[in-house]
Amino acid sequence: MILSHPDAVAILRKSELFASQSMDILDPFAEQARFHEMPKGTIIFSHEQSAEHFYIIVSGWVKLSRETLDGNEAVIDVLHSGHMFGELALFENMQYVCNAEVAEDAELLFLPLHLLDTMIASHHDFARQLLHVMSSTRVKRDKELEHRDMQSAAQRIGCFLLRLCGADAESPLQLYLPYDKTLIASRLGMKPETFSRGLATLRKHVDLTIQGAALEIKDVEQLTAYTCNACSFTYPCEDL
Amino acid sequence: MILSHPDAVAILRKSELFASQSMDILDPFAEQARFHEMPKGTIIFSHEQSAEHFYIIVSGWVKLSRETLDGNEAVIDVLHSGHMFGELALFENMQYVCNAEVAEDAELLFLPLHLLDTMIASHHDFARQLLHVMSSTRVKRDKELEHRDMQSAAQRIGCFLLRLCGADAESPLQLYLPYDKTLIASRLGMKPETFSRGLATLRKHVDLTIQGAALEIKDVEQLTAYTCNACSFTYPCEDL
DNA sequence: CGATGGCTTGAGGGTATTCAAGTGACGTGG
DNA sequence: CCACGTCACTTGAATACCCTCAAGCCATCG
Repeated sequence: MILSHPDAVAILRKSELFASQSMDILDPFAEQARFHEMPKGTIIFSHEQSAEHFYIIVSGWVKLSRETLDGNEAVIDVLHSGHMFGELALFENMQYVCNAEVAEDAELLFLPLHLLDTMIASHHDFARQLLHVMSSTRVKRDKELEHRDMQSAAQRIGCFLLRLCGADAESPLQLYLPYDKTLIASRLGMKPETFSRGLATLRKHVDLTIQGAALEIKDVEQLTAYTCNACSFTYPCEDL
Repeated sequence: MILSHPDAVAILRKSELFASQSMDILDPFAEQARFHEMPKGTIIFSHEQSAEHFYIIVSGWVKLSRETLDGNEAVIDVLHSGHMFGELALFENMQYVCNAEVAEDAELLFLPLHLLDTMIASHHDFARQLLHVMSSTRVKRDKELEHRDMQSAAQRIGCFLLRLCGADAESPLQLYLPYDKTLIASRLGMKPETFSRGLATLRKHVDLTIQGAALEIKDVEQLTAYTCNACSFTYPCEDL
């Protein structure tokens, strides 16, 4: 679906890559942007598939994953609005390096990779912004890697909840888990059963209640005390 | 120490970032490059320290790590010749995002971050090459993350050995572990004891011998069969 | 109503960790 | 030259944590 120019610009402005860019940059992207709604379960692209677009999430959630030779799935990340994905193909022979699937009903912006290519070649500040985004993602991955080593399952869940809260968290706090618990588990590198039990141990140490996807954290500070000691980053952790 | 211009250029040419760059790019960097030999154990920089340089490894090995609140160390990566580090500070408020320490006696090239900044602002192809390097590193981190979830300790060790071998591995193959086993263990996200035992189980499944740091792999293919099934990447894996 | 999928719970097993002891290589100082 | 301490590494025993397998619950949906 083709968006009106102002609509497309408005959406781009809400993404990490385009938020601070001038109209010189926004215009050509807005012009070529295509808007798609995709229901949960839709495969957006697959590993090693030849790539034409990169994507910006307007709403919903997208799972990035890879599959091992013996048939297991490793979840790399689960992204939401404002985030970009598929852009790495530009530097990897125009092939996607992972699978992308809609985890919760999503609205996506499709943007041509070749335009990304020409724009980084012609606008320094845009290239710099892309570098900035990629730098953030690398730091995020480093953090993730550290979590797997240093934090217990319950602590990783606590950390996930804290990042859901956002930086301005005030106790008490209600919120909803944004996607399936099974997927949260994979996202955190554990099995569904372990997630379920981890949540139980978390409840023993920290004052919180859960009913389905509804969650109430009575004391955010208590949660950070339990969770963040095993981490090298200081609370709050803005990114999911 | 100041290098002669040709020496500096020759070194830069061997790095991932500069290998394919023109003299327009190489000259200013070569001019401002400083060469330092640093013995094992030297702290190159620390987390949150204000940053002036980024670094290229000429020889030796460098450990990147972070420390958690409760005093544990998480090893992010261990790098060798041709690799670059410290460059993320440019996008993170001119502060280093991790610790860097010499893991084995190293020769380093110090290069000013501000020059990196001006060069990506003035040369598109250079900015693109930096993007390319950062893309590779991200894929590498994704792979690492997957390994922690999907591979056993013994398989991770096997994977490490295969990457040591390089792409042109022919059986049988002798090689030496490049740095302390304790550090290899941390690099692979396990304890020294687990590494030791993992090596033992690897010997049960695969035909190889170890004496101190000396290692002989009798059948590389046998090792890949044991190791690479739990991975989503296809052998050979070039990067360490 | 039965089927399905997401989630939970229990029992049992496996893998990695902790704690502890011991070996061997190396460097220092007597 | 040897005694000693240190450090890297190994090995054993006991434990903790997470995983697997299995059963069962509950809500949703055809």
